[in-house]
Amino acid sequence: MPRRIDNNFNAEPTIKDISQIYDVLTDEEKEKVLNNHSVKHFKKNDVIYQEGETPDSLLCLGSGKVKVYKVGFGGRDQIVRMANPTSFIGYRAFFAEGPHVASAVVIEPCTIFYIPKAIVYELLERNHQFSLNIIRSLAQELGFSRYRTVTLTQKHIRGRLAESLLVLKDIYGFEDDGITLNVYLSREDLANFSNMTTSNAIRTLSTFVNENVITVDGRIIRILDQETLEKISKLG
Amino acid sequence: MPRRIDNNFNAEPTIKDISQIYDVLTDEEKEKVLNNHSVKHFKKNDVIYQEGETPDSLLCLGSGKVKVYKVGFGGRDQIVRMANPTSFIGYRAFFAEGPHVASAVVIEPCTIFYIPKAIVYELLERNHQFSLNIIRSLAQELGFSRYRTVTLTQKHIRGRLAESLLVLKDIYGFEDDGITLNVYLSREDLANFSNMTTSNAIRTLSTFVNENVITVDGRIIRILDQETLEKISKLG
DNA sequence: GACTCAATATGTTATAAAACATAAATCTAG
DNA sequence: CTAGATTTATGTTTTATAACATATTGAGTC
Repeated sequence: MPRRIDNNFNAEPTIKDISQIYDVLTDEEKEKVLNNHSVKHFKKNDVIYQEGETPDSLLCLGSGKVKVYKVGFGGRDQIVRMANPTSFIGYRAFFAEGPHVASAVVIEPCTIFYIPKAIVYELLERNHQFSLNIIRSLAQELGFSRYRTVTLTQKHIRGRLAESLLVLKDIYGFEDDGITLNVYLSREDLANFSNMTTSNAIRTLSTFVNENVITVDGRIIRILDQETLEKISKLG
Repeated sequence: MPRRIDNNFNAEPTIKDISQIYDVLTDEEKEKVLNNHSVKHFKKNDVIYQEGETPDSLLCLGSGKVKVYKVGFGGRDQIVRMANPTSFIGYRAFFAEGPHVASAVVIEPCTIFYIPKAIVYELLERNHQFSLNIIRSLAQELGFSRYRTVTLTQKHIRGRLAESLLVLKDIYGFEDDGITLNVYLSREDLANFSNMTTSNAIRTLSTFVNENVITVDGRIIRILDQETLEKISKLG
């Protein structure tokens, strides 16, 4: 079967799928964005941007999964965000007009749209609905970040890992079976997302399995008992 | 001496001092804001807003100092922000159009300006420079929040406290003598800002004094050796 | 000026989680 | 298919920090 058709089958995204942009633009603005953006494809483990670089485009994740992490002090990384389609990537630095303070690496093959700075600022100037979308996104993410600060500093290991699994569920959802987490992270990534050592992520995951809260098959995690998981998350 | 004059001496702020707003508005917009805002005064320990409440105005801190904190799981609070004039207060929830996820309490007597939601959204619609200011503020605060998440989870007690003192210095600066921190927190607040128990804040502060890095006189903290403090902060 | 209550100080004990140490399993490349 | 590297697994030791226990000081009140 020719490759082209295969791609269409997989619903290769276009920038029109980025609803945060496309839903609020006028026809003229849509045309402008359409003619002035570029598309890049990334494969697993590719670096999308690195701490210190200064962005000159707004990036939109059309498809795939991305982890955003900060390098810590004892060499341990902290994953500060798991991004899903169709959201902006690295937009915090872009709008703060400063360098990235975290790095973005591909978890699952990505299609990313690049909109040049000049175009974005033109949109901000002309279309206040677009500005409002950006403001709302940033405000919500700041709320999430502060919430996470408290859980990552105050909850115990079990609570932190349980919460992380639930957060991943909220972001990426389940497979069709309704129990399999639709994201496949290494134990190390899971640890870096939950502020713990890899050993402790492995160990704690095992205890969850023994308690029949989840099943683990390599990187495939199934949530058997979401209620208990939520209880563990709440108790700290 | 009549009270009025005293007040003028203390440079009672007006909404014109909020540069993030006033610098970018047209004369007409300034007039509108001037005629449609209210002013409230708060004294020490007053609650400005609480977790769960939904804001219907944008709050600007004209003068005073405010702590913003989230109630943690083991009863321990986490201070997520120390606000200084002339910045917005509780604007994250306002722009996320949801409830506050933290509470704001007065550290030093405050003058706060309230701008009704309708007026703010009118400004957002008409004045894209104002929108840009909001976007930049949120983006910068998100960067700070993520940075703090990593330090609060990964640095050791000494590093966390050292960093907190330096952050307080950056926010509030020094007194005229160039070494006295221009903010006077209880040991408990200092602990809640640095993710540690009050006991450990007291203890660690004492060791800093013994090491001639700072002096402590009640709540008055003087930084004697900023370089060493930065070193302690960096090492974790 | 004695009396309360809250804040500060400091020593001791308990514990959660990191660090360390292997080992088994899985993946990758030649 | 084998060798090496990476990831996963699990047991043991160490340590940072919370929890606990009292003092001590200071600030406000009657």
